[in-house]
Parts: sequence; structure tokens; C-alpha cells
Amino acid sequence: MKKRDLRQERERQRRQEYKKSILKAAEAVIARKGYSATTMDDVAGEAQFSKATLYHYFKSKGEMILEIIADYFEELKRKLAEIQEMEKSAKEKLREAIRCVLKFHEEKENISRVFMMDESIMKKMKIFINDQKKLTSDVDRKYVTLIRNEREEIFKVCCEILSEGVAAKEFRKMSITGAVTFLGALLQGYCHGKFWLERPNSLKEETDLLYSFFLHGIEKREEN
Amino acid sequence: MKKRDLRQERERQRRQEYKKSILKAAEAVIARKGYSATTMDDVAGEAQFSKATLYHYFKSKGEMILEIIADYFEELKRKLAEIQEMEKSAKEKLREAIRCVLKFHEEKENISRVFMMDESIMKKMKIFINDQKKLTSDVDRKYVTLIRNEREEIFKVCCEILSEGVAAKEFRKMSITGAVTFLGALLQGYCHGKFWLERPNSLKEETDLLYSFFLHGIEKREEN
Amino acid sequence: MKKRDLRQERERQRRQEYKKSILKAAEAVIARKGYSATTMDDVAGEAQFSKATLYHYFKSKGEMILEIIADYFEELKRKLAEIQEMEKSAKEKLREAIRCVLKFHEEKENISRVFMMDESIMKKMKIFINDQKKLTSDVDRKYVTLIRNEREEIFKVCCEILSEGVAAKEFRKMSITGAVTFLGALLQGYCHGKFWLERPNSLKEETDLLYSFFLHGIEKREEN
Amino acid sequence: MKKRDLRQERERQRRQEYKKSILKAAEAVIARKGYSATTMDDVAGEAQFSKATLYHYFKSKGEMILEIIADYFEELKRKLAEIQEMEKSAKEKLREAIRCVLKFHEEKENISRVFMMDESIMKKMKIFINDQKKLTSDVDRKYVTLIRNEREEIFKVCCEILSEGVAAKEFRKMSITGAVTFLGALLQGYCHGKFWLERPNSLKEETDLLYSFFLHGIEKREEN
DNA sequence: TATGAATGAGCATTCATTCAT
DNA sequence: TATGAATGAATGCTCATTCAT
Repeated sequence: MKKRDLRQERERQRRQEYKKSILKAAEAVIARKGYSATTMDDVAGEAQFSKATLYHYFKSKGEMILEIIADYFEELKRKLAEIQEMEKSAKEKLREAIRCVLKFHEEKENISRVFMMDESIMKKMKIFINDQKKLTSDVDRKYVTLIRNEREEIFKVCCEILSEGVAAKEFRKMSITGAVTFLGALLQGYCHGKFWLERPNSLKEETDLLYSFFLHGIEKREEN
Repeated sequence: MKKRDLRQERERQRRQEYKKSILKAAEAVIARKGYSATTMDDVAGEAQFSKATLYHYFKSKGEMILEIIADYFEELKRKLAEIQEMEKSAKEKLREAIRCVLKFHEEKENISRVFMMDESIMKKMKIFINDQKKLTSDVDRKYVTLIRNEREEIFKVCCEILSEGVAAKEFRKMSITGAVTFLGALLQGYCHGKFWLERPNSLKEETDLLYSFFLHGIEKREEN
Repeated sequence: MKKRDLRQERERQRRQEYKKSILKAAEAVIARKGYSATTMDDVAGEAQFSKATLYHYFKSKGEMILEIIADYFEELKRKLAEIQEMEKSAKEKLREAIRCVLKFHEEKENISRVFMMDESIMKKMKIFINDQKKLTSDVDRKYVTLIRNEREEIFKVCCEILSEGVAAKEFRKMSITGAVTFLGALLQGYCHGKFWLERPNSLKEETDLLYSFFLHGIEKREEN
Repeated sequence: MKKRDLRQERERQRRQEYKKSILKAAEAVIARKGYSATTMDDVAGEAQFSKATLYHYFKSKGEMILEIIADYFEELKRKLAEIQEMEKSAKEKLREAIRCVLKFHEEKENISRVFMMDESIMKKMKIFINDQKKLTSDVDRKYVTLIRNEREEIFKVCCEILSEGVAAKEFRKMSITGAVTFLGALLQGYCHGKFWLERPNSLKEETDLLYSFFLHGIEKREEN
């Protein structure tokens, strides 16, 4: 029956919305307090739900954070894919990509830190990468797979940008995967090391810095 | 009285040794389990002391980890300073420095993660850097200052290597601090991103990768 | 109106059937997991109903278990009444009764344990027996009364078997109620103590054991 | 050194006493509320310790209850062993043993119910008896073994009493283990079925009832 | 009637830290 | 000084029951 389908559909929608709103609340608290210091009570309070209700939407605190991280990667992937599809030179795309990542990190600083650093999550990722079968929880497996796939796609998009540049003779011939690994490390490291700076740089300054060194290197070349 | 001094001195020595052995034990446990999963009971067990005794040597778990981190930086600084004093070209020193950091990280992976990631520690560092006066605990202030100084010295050593290279025309003219920031981010990020790799690279491969891209950049140059 | 009555009647029937199927599901889960470890979710899952639906048929988990227990006693009573109506000697009936109880317990082990042991149920029974008026819930009163009545009838049936035997000079003159109390305790105790045995006895062996000691006692008699 | 030993000894003693007092408190609460309804907070309150302190003396709620049960059996064993060593006829000893068990059960009613009935404990016992290796926790294994051994000794003592009686021609020739199984079931079942009685019997009446039926059986014998 | 969602009240357990000896 | 004991404050998670549709 039409009516029934509609109701179910509306119901599903509402559920999705509620879930999103809980994730948003969790993200906010985590951004404020960090992951391990965030309690389910905190999240419940922020989301204006009872603590027990959270467990209708997520099996555990761990699953919740995995979903947040998966969303994080999914969004980043989308943004980078958009850049790749622009009508621009490879250099311009590269610059834009760097800018995009820096900005995204800034907005979601704590999330990315949680992902890179929380020991329990790291452990899951490591186990997964070494031997998928050891991950006991199906839910864990699902999210960890998801995350890895998103990351791989991000990697791929970056490869495409650099390959284009090589083809267009904007970039030299090189190991593309090496370069992307390099770039990824650079951005990751830069974002996490920011807080050392006594005065923050502007997004433009940051982009310029990373872009130009990545592009030119530091070596002195012969003048002809 | 002489005698008294001697006794006191001996006492101080013993205290230092005990402290070191506790730190060593803590480092071992943290390397195994990660910081937040490490309990004072674990450390006490590993160090073969009673838990209460730990509190004779350290005011809190937080202070203990700060000391471990300070040691970490102190050791890294020492290693890099040694490299800087070698009789080598700037390029060779750079290469060596990269190798050194990669190796050091590998050995102390969890420690460096704790430092970069533990939210409570981050908070302290941030507060300190923004406004030192807000840091309530004197002990905290002491260690955080120490850590920052070590880091600054590391930064300085790297600056020296690069400056030498510029002077020797091995490297192009550039913003030295920018380059060191870039390099630091790169190493940090690479080390923390390692676990993504399905098969680990050898130390030599890693060094080559980072060194060569840092040196040459990716841009295609005109042939003359 | 006829039509209305019929519909109501059909409705009542359906309700009864659903109720039975829920009880059956609950019994199955309890048999598997024990009472306190059984959640309403478990029962709902097994019965293929939603959890909320269970509450249309039973006021609470407690009421549900009371109904299960009442059914248990009702069934046992029926079985024993059948035995009593057989055309057999008192001894044979006694033997058959013992066998019947042992078998029944075996099938419904967890149910009888719940009944004997669950503290909340015990409390209700105790309160009821000491002072019926203290039992606040009408529903509780209803079921507890029911259960006690079933038990009394079981007791009565056993009394009849033994009385017949005394009349037929198969059994000696004795306190019939004492003997039935004795027999009841014996069976109850035997069933609950079974799990101590490293190898289970067959039903026949068990019956023989209890029957023969109950019949003959352990005393040595004079030979004439 | 003497002094040191003394202090350690005194310390050990105090620990034992505290442990006992916690066990006593737990027993009291359990007697009042039943095992599963008893929370660690309840026990802590009754014992006048903080909840966390309980965990210095017992690894878990489960271990605590196992220790209580083990004590229960140990005490019963001791009492029965004393009876067996008396200078009395087997019949008198039997009577005394029955009286002893009835009295003991009365005092510790809830404990024995917990033991016989709590599903989680039952599960452990069953697993243990079927296949000791499956019991994962060492502590569990320890207590479960202890309990089974105590029970076996109780069984043995009863066997001795009955054997003596056979030897002295007080009892007929019979399967001793069968008779003890019968007796054990009887006592167990009687104690747990007590609450059905509208008016409690006196200890003497109870003893007489069980003793006389166990001794004489119900069968009518030929007069000569 | 049937149900998915919501929740309050718990609960066992943990852990950094303090205290008494 | 060294330590075993004590503890307050959490914390993730559960479950019988109620409610809105």
C-alpha cells in the first residue's frame, strides 16, 4: 500500500535525522573535550536525548566514534573529488587541494586527532590492516572497511591530480604514490603540529608555505 | 658537615635512579598499552614498586608522562645535535637527520603518539603557549617549559643545518623557518601515518622517499 | 446480537492463542537462559512480536512468569490426576507418580527452578501464604492463588493414592500428610540436586531408587 | 626479624577479619534481599566500607558469592563430621545429622537457595562438572573445586554413618550411595519447600517426620 | 491492536589519589 | 621512605516499562 510505504519512508527519514543530530552533538562535545574525556552522558545532554536512547542508534561509544570518523573521511573525499573535476591546471588543483585539507582539518581538528591518535581506535585499524579476520565485531569491521575505502579513494584522487600534472609537464616524472604519501604525511603533520605556533598563520600563508616547498623543493639548481 | 652532605648526595642519587627506573617501566607499559590504557597499577607492577610509592616520585600520572615526554625530546635533541656537529655536507646531514627521526619515532612510537594526541596534555601545551599564566600547577609549568625549550632547540638545530646548506649553495635561498616547519610536519605526519601501509617500508626506503621529495620538489624544470 | 458475539468470541480465541504462543516462547528462552537472564527483548524476539506487544498480553515480566508457573502446575496436576484414575494398585500408582514427576521436571527444569528460587516470586508466595491481604497487585493475587490451589490439588491427589494403599494394606498406617510432604520434598530435592551427578541416571534407575527407599525405608527388621 | 614477622602476621589477621566481616554483611543483605537483588552498594553499606574497598577483598560479586557458598559448605561439613565422631549409635547419629542439617538450613536459608538456584552459579557448577577445562576464570575454578570437594566430604561422612549402621545391623543391607543420595535430596527438598506450610513445624517435629519415614518406609509388612 | 522509540533508574567495575602506619 | 588499604567519582552499558502513532 502506498500509505504504508510513505509512513515507513518518513519514519526512516526521521531516524536518519535523529542519528545525524546525535552525531553532530557528539562531534561538538568531542571537539570541546576530546574523545576519551567525552562521556555518553555528555553526548546525551548535548543531543537532548536520554543516554539510553543513544544506544538505540549506536551499539556503543566505539561504534559512534567510528561513524563520526567515517563521515569525516566521506566528506573530505567528496570535497577533493570536486576539486579534481574542476577545469584547472594541475598546479592550481594541487594548491586548491592543499587549501581544502588545511581548512577541513581546522574545522574538525579534534575529530582528526581522535582518529589518528586514540589508542583503541588505532588498535582496531592496525588489527584490521594486518589481519581482517581478527576483528571480532562485525560492526567494527564494517566501519573500519568503510574508512579504509574512503581513504583509498582520497589517495586515488590525489594520484590523479599529480598524474595529470606529469602528463601536462607541469610536474616532473616521479613516483606518484611516493609523492602522494609525502603530501599526505605533510598535511597530516602540519595540521597536528599547528598548536606549537605562537601566532597562527592565515590559511593563505599556510597554503603558500606547503605548496611552494612541495613544488620546488629546497635544492639549489644550476643557473644557465 | 661533610658527612651529611655525602649522605644527602647519595640519597639524591638513589632517588634519581629510582625515578629513572620508574620512568623506564612506565615507558615500557605505555609502549605496550598506550597511555590512557596504562594504569598506575600497571606502572607499579612493572617497576616493582608499590603504587603509593610512585607518588613519592611523581605528583600525578600527568606529571609522570610529562617527564617521559621531556626525556623523549631531550634525547631527540641530543641525537640531532650530534648530527649537526658531524663533518659532513648539509645534504648529508639532512639525510642523516631524517633517518634519525624516523628511527627514533619507530622505537618510541607510543610515546610520541601520547604527546601529540593525549587531550589533557595537548590542552596544557596550548594553554601554556597561549598564556603561560593560566597554567595553575607549577610542576606543569616546569615541564611544559622544558618541553617547549627542547623543541625549540631541535628547531634551531634543523635551522642550522639548512642555513649551512644555503651558505654552501647546496640549498636554494628560502625561508629557513618555513622549511623547517615543513620538514617537521612532514616527519611527524609520516610517522603517524605509517600504520596505513600494508607492508612497512625499510628505513632506507623511507629516508630516500622523504629526502628526495623534500630536496627536489615535484615541479618540472626547463631543460636548457 | 449474534454477529457481535461471534466476533468477540473469535477475538477472545485469537487473544488466547497469541498469549499461549508468547508463553511458549518465553518458556523456551527461560529454559535456555534462565529467568533473570531472560529479557523481554529475548521473549519478543522468540515470539516474533514487538516488545511493546507483550505488554498488551501481560502486565509485567513478573506476571508472565507467574502465568508460566501456573501452567506448569496445572499440567502436572492433570498428569497426576490421570495416574490416580488408572486401574492399578496403589504401589503401581505411586511408582508411576514418581516417574511422572521426575520426567516432568526434566523437561521443565528451568521453569521449576525459577519457581522455587526466584527471590521476587518466593517473596510473593511467602507474603501470600502469611497474609494474603498484603499482596498489593490483584493480578499477583490471582496467580498466586491459582498456583497454591493447583499445588493443593496435587497434594490431595497424592494423599488419595497413599490412602488407597493404606486401605488396601499395601502401605502401613501412617500420617498421610506427613508422607506426602516427605515425598514431595524428596522429589523436589532430587530433581534440583541432579546436576551434581557426573553421569546422569536413566529415568528408570531414578524411579527405582526413590521408590524403593521411600517404600522400604532403611531399617533392618527382625527375621522371624 | 621478629618484629617484622609479627606485624605482617597481625596485618594478615586484620585482613582476614575484615574479609569475614564483609562476607557476613553480604550474607545478611543476601538473606534479606536475595542474591541478584543485592548490589555491591548494599553490601558496602552494610559492611560500612566503600564500594571500591570491596574490590580489594574480592575480585567480583561472583567471587564473593562463591566464597560465601564455600564457607557455607565448609561449616556444614564440620558440623556433620562432629556428629560422626560422637559416641552414639548409627540411628542416633542419623537423627542428629538430620536435625543438624534442618537447623543449619533454617539459619542460612537464602544462602542455600542462592547456591542451588542462581542461574549463573548453577551454570558454573554444571560447566565445571561436565568439563572443568571450559571454566575460564581461575578464581572460579578454585572456588568451584573447593565447593565440590566439601560436598563430597559431606557425602562421605553420611556414607560412614549409614555404613556403620549396616555393620551394626541397625540398618538393612542396601546401596549406601543410593541411600545418601536419597537422604540428601530429601533434606534439600524439605528445606526449600518449607515456605508452603501455613504454620511452621518445630525443629523436633520436622526431624521426627523425616527421620521416621526415612527409617521405616511406608510399606506395610507382614505380622508374624 | 501493534510497534518503534524513549527513558529513568540502576549496576558492576575502574582508577587516580590519599592516608595511616 | 615505603606501602597496603581506602575511597569518591566516574563510566559504559542494560532493561523493564511507558508513550505516541
